[in-house]
Amino acid sequence: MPSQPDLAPPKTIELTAPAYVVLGMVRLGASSGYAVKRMVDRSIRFFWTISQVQIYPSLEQLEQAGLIIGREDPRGRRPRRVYEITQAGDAMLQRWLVEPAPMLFELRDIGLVKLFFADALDREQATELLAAVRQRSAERVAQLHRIEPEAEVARAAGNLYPLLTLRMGIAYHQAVIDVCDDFDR
Amino acid sequence: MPSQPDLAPPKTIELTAPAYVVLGMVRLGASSGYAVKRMVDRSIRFFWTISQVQIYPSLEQLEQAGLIIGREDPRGRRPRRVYEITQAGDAMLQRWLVEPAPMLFELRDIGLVKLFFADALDREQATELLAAVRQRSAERVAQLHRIEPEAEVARAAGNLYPLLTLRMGIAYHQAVIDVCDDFDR
DNA sequence: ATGTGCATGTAAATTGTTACATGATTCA
DNA sequence: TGAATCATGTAACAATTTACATGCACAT
Repeated sequence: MPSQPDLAPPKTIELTAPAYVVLGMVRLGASSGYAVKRMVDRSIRFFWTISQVQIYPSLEQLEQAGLIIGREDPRGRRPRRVYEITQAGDAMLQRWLVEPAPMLFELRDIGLVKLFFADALDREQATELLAAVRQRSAERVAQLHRIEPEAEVARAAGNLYPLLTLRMGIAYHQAVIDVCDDFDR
Repeated sequence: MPSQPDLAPPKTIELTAPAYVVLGMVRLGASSGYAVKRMVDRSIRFFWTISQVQIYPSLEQLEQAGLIIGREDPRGRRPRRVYEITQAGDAMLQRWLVEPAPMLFELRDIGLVKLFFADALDREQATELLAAVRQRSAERVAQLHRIEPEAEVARAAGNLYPLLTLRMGIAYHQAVIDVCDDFDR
């Protein structure tokens, strides 16, 4: 029997989370792999990271699946490949956003681990540790406030949700600070 | 020249974070590998996880370094090895708790990633996604409240900090809920 | 007698990071 | 002319998870 012609992307491809992240960033205008990395670091860095090494294979995979389309666009003699999302890509992203699968949540925080064990210290040292954890969150809050202007720009361009997730990052670390202060009496 | 007698544990051994977690849990009374796993799942699960596979090699490593001491203590015909922390282990744990090294903080949250991209959806679907993220946090809050009695027991036994970190978990997810509600007007 | 919890272990696979390498462009 | 940024790539390594495997003890 004749094999089906390879015109449409298969509907059954499974993408990993990092690939969806790359897809979403391309949709928001990150054209090159380098730009994707930069945008991740300046937006969702608080709750997702991705290393440069993972990005380029993801872009290839997405292009082969017809979810993004790329073309060479060198800057002078420096090679560069730029991408745009396709209709299929947009549909795929939306499907992922609404699918009812459980959403992974994974926190790894040495600061809280140390605090959990702080009864092993004398009172003075424990208080210092608490202060260190508090300070770390205070720095994070400041850092997140610093990127707020970028989220405002996104809002002005019609993207409301980047600002929302930024607010959540700030709220999280503020909550840590509040609990620290509360514990101190 | 004669080599130094191998009486004291070397001062230079480097432990990984999971090994310190195991050490801390043994200090709090988790005697077997199985008990360590259970205690982790019932206490610091919100900000640190460890798989059973990592625990047994950690215990061996800690024992070889003289930080814990183990003995066979079978239950009937079922073999079991139980551990206690040593003075050296206690000192090592304290040193780790106060060392000024930067404390890793790593959050991976698909829920927030999806929310970040939610402008790709129409308003109705985006609102549903927001509700899903909110609900997830509400469930977490409930779950964390459920283990509060255990933290209270720890407090009664002189360990104040487990309750503090539990409160932080609750505060974090409550912050997410508050920001969701605020965004909804 | 049967299911749940206790207790440990191995092998394979996945996933992600670090380090290194290269070179062009842009701006001060 | 030198530093920062743009842009992509490879190789080796480290960390962690999933799946599988085994068997006793205890309570219903």
